[in-house]
Amino acid sequence: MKELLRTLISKGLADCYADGSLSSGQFPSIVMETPAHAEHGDFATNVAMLLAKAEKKAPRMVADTLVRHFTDEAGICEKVEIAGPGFINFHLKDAAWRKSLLDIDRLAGDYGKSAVGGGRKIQVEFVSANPTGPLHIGHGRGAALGDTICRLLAFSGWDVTREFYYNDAGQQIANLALSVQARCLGKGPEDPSWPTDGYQGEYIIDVARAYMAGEKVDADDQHVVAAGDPLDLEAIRRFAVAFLRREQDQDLTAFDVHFNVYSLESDLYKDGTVDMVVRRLVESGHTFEQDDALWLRTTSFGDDKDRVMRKSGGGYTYFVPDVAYHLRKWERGFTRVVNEQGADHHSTITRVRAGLQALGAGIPAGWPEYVLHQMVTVLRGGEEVKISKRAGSYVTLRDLIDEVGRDATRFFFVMRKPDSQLVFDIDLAKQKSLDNPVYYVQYAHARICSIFENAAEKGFAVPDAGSVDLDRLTEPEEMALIKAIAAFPEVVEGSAANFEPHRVANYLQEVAGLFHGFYNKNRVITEDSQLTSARLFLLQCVALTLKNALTLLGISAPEKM
RNA sequence: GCGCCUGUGGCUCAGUUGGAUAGAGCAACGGACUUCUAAUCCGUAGGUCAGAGGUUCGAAUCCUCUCAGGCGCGCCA
Repeated sequence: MKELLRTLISKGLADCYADGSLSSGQFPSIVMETPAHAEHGDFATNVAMLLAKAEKKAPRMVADTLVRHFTDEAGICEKVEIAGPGFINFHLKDAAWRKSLLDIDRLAGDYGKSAVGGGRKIQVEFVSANPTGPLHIGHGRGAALGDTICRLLAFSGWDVTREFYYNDAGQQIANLALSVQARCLGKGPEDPSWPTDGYQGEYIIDVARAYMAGEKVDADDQHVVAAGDPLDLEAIRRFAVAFLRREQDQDLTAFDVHFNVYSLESDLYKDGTVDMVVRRLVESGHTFEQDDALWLRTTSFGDDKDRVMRKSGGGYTYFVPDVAYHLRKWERGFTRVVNEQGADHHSTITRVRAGLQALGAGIPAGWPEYVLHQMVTVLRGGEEVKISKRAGSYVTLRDLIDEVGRDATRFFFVMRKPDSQLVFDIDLAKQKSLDNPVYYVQYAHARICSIFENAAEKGFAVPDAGSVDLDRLTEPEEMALIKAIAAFPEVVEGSAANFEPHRVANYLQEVAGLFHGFYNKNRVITEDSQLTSARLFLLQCVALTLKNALTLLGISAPEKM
């Protein structure tokens, strides 16, 4: 609808230039927006105001010329008027809006899908937690955001690869192996020989016990049988990594989050990618030696200080494999890559991009793209839960799913824009009350299903598109619902383009609210069978819009509650 | 000190990428169940959009500065 008006207006603009009534020859991109106030119509555009300066005419004059050259080919406009400083407001016929229900009904599960991605490849890397412990609440936010972004992109016609990258070889993993080994030998954190920076969490004991028992572990692409030898540190390392990866996978599966590809940092060393990248960086002339270390002149690419690549004691800093990994992503054909991470890792962005630029591989300066989410704080019983990873005292994703439920957890995580800090009030999320938006939205869907069931008992079925008389839908609540669900594709588009899942969450609350309002004022099942049919048809469209939107968030659309 | 993010009714947050009179929910107050789920709805009240400048037809939105909070600033990841 919006698109149609946009083409009609630009056609009219072309006509204005053709007959000389306008002369600047400019074609500004036409913004068609939904006005905040109903009296301003269904859609409005500001082109006249944008053209006014170039035309050296008053905006309202330009608008007048445009309106006179506007032809409503599809016959959808009730009236077109000029208002305010020079807006052109379009009031659409109710009949035109009603007809949009036919498209919604026809598309059903595909309603809201688009082809903007054109089947092009895009990769989304998210979670990417190191296998040193269970996933915590911050990973949960990343998982919910990343997964929803993937769903949005896939729905928008992108060929999405979901990727998880983890460090299975660095210093942190060495500490992990030492911690597990200490537990194998029956030591605790209070023991004088407990490793410095060791992981103290209880879960380490579980890993040690499984290792000593010779258990077998399957996780992503790893299959490891415990050697059971407490002196074999390398065997312990491999087992611990696989064990904790499996734990994470189980949590992610419970959260309905799945990946296509797992990438290991160790592979980048094994297959020579890291060495190759270092060699190419040295050849690029952007490196220098100082204090026995090798540095990359990242300040040439916008960093505030240069960064060490190879430490004086040997070994690379973490950002070197990061650059290597991203070079591989580029070579794998991903001209678009999105990395979803916690904002505490913000500083890596400049470094990774600087490294890629220094390689001179023809990678655009703004590649890859990033979605950073701010910190999550947890409230339980009105008190903030302090987290300490080393001491093992923190709220895990698993705790949340078990306690709050998957649907509510996912909704809470994507409800706010990634840029804002999130206070996760566990008590609130658990409540089955008005405070809890998840139930509000799901209840709307369940309520509609309940109406269908009731209608069936009374002999009313949802009619098919051919036999319904949509002109019976005339109530303001009905029109408001129709307009709201007709906007769904635009919401998906904006949400996907900006990597902002919260837009879908807000939209759901809006549609649910309109439905509840309609429900309380109007009866669906009445003596008037034509009206009943029309309303059932409308509600079917509302229900499937709710369901499609909920599915994008990875949340169920229950038929009963 | 430097970089990034945030600052919108008492609380939690939206705000269609610069549009018209800034919107929801919670909390407060007053109403609506012999009716398809009251896990709902309707109404009332509540605002110097942190502050000051600037950009223009027009700013919560863009620029500069100030203030407040969070995160980061390692030859850790």
